Amino acid sequence: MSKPEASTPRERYRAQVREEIKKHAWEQIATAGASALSLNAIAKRIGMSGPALYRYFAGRDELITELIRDAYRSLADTFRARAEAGAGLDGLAHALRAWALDDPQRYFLVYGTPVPGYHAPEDTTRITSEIMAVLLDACAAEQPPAAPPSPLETHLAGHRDWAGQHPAPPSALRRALAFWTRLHGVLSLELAGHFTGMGFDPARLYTAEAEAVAGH
Amino acid sequence: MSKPEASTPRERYRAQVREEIKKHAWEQIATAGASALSLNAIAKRIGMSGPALYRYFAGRDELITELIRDAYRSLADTFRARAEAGAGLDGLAHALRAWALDDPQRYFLVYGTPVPGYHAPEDTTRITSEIMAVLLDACAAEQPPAAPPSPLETHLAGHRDWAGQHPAPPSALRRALAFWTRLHGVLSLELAGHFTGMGFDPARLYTAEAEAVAGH
DNA sequence: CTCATGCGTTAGAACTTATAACGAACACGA
DNA sequence: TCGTGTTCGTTATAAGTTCTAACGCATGAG
Repeated sequence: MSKPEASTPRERYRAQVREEIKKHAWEQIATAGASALSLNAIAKRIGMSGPALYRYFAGRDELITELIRDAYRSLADTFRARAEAGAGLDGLAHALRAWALDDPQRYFLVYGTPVPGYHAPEDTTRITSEIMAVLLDACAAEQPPAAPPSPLETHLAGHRDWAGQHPAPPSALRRALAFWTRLHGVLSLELAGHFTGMGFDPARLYTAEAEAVAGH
Repeated sequence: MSKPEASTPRERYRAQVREEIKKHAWEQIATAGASALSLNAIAKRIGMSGPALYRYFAGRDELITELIRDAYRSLADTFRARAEAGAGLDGLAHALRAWALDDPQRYFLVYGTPVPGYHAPEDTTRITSEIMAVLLDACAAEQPPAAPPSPLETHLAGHRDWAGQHPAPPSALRRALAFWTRLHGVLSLELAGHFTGMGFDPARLYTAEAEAVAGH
């Protein structure tokens, strides 16, 4: 799924088993959530008993961390692929929703409830800025007519660490953030089930937000 | 915290112990998250051993369900109190943020990652419509100038189960939903730590969204 | 062919939730 | 005031979990 470049047969076998472990982990997470992930259950399903998994992952936390990393990568890849296919902000918005609906628990692994003690590994922030770079590209490409900068935009102009070296103007920074927060707002509420029984169609609400944020 | 109306001394003692259990549960959740909540640890802290807690809660799930119920109630109460104090949409928006920041894990208990199998108890939906009623009141009171209805608004006009018997016009329904989704968008990302290290001030972003959604 | 490294096993410690069975304390009716 | 039945807290136990330790076997490198 990620590293087919194996030199020795030992490493090749090792990578293969790691992938099988992660495959079963994803199945388990999809049906029962990340909190119910059990190393023992995975081991039994694979056919080896209990502590053997510790040869491949230092523990439950490292396995989950690896899954989080893969989830980030997955989102970044679909995002970038979609952008390279010529998609604009609207296309990215619907790619985000499709990615989330494809596996809600994967979405929650990245954007759901954080464990207070847990600190995300360094490279996830790198992947995040990769995603933001794609988003900023799209925002800078579809510039709305110039307007006097809002107080928020002047604030963002002075605090643009997250944008890295990207040459996007403050208005694009603001649009990228609005894109992110407004779409996640609809998405997280929908996936958490807070719209069930309300009657309306969440997809329509999402589409409306996507259009609004893509600059009608 | 909820039912001081105890007739017999037995029931009074029982309610008291239940509250103490919940108190320790909240402390534990605040520091380690809901997934790390341990009945055993609570029992030891209270001074009684293990299985005694099962006299008061049928199990871990029932305790957490009770905490979720209390969290809903807490939000509905602060929301309604704030509205009765004369707050408009902007006031409600900042009440929501204050409530969330006051105890992030309580926020996540309600709006965070759902467990796939879990079904919320019936009365939480009643509390939700209570919150929505307050929100719809505020939206209907601060009506923006009339405009041609968007496709989403006509859809909402025909699917307004969640609004109950509230006489809010479609434009108010749309505003209430935008209020909800846009503010939760900023809030959930902020509380989950996705803005840390980005440089800007989440409070400013939230305020900007609140102003936008309250009708600038 | 030798031998160190890696892999999978079982055993066990320290946890967890949850049930069962027992004894004691308590409130209430006679 | 005196039974008496309900309730409470206890210990014991079962069935899970993560994770470490120690032991053999197989594999691949030299």
